[in-house]
Amino acid sequence: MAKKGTYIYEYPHPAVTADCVIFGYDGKSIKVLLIKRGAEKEASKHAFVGSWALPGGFLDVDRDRTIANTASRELREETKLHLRPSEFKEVGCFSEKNRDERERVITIAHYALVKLTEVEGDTDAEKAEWYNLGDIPSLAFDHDQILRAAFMRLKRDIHFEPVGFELLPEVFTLPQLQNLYESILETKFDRRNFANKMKHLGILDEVDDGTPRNGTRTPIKYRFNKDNYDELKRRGFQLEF
Amino acid sequence: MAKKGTYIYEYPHPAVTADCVIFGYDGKSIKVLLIKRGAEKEASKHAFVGSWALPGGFLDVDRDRTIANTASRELREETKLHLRPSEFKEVGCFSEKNRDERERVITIAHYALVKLTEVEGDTDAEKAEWYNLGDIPSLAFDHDQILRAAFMRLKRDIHFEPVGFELLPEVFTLPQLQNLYESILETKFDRRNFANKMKHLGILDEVDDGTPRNGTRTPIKYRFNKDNYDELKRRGFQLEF
DNA sequence: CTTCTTTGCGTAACAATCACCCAAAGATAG
DNA sequence: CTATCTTTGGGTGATTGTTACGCAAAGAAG
Repeated sequence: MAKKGTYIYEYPHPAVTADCVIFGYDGKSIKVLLIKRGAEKEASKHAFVGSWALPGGFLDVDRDRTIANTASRELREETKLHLRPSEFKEVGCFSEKNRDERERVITIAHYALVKLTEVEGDTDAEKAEWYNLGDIPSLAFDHDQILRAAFMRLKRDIHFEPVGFELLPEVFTLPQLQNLYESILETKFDRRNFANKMKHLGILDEVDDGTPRNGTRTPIKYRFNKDNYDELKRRGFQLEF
Repeated sequence: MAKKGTYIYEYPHPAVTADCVIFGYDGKSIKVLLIKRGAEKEASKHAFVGSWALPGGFLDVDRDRTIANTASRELREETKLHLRPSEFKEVGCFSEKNRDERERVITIAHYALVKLTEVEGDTDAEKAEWYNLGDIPSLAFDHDQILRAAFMRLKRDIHFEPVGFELLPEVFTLPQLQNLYESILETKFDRRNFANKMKHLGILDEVDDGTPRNGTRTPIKYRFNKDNYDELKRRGFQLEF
């Protein structure tokens, strides 16, 4: 953070923050990473001490090249989770005049997707915790509004990008993928139609990991074909459900 | 604008602006409203004096309830065009550290659609001018990048919302609507298929304005059915092309 | 050992999309 | 004035995609 001191402007300036909605998936339901506010040094200065909030913090005017860098840096500092700035997707600007009572603060909300299997234990359990999307506590500031907006955005984006890529482990099964889609879109699909649609996209590679598929009861394992996906994304595509 | 004076903060704050990409349609091609920088009082303080730029300006920390209000106010002040804050759609945040050499400035880009037929003469011709999208001069700051992003966003949004609503006059013909879609999506469609698709959506009402349609050469006139459109939007829909 | 569940594969009915033809009449050119 | 071109609307059949199912195999449960 830039040095504390005295900074003078001819006109009033707002403070600018980046907030992060980090989505994960545990095979059952969508989860969001939250932090407990106030345990840090400047607690007295912070509003909503003790309540849950989205990870995030102030733009470092001197150091952060873009606001996505702010998101990346603050997430790392607050939860020990490392995500590149390019892994964040912008949700939007929240700028209501009274959203922070201390001073005028506008925030740029971001979301990102992580594989829960790969970050387990990475996060600082003292301060950060994964919550089920259906079971979110009351959040600081307008963070529940931001969370809703981010999820809406994810729901839209899923039609244009294979989010399974980022939320599932490297190797996964079709039922897993379907469950993920159903969790995000909050609907149910027909097993067979879903499988057909996915296979038809051509971005799934069958994985033969040696385990003999004794019965059809054991689902086939797949991994994403990144090349085909990139090609598909370049041409533009729509998934309809 | 808030009074000029001395404003002190413990940490450096960025300046925050809202920029507006205003799209219009003249029956032939998509147009964008630009302003000539520097004719105003504080010209000496302004960078890019004399060059073209998107309308926009600084968030008034004391008066603007949201950043959309900034967009609305600045557009009015600079071009005399009145648009409600809710008529702006957010494109995104542009925050590169060196995008303004004078101080750290981040901007929230917005776009809006207007009926050219209804705003003709409304704009201040001294400072503002409509440019063909294919014929944009070099712009101040990163405004050409912002313009491209806004157009990309419009191109995406057209699949989910009938933009004709906002760009065409109240009463219009199918060829006009098709031409608009072709201008935005930069493709050509088959006349009959386009007509079928549009009619099938159920948001077009035939208008009988008395003029006898002597031949089929005279296109049928339509207006949008706002009720059906709202209903459609509520249920969610996709237009595929 | 019987029944239920889960998985994969397949298919017939329905709907949507695409690439065309046709007729009517204004516009244009001689 | 007439022949030709252009623009509009109303169609239609082939292809493609979507949807709602049935079926068999085999683990899981009782």
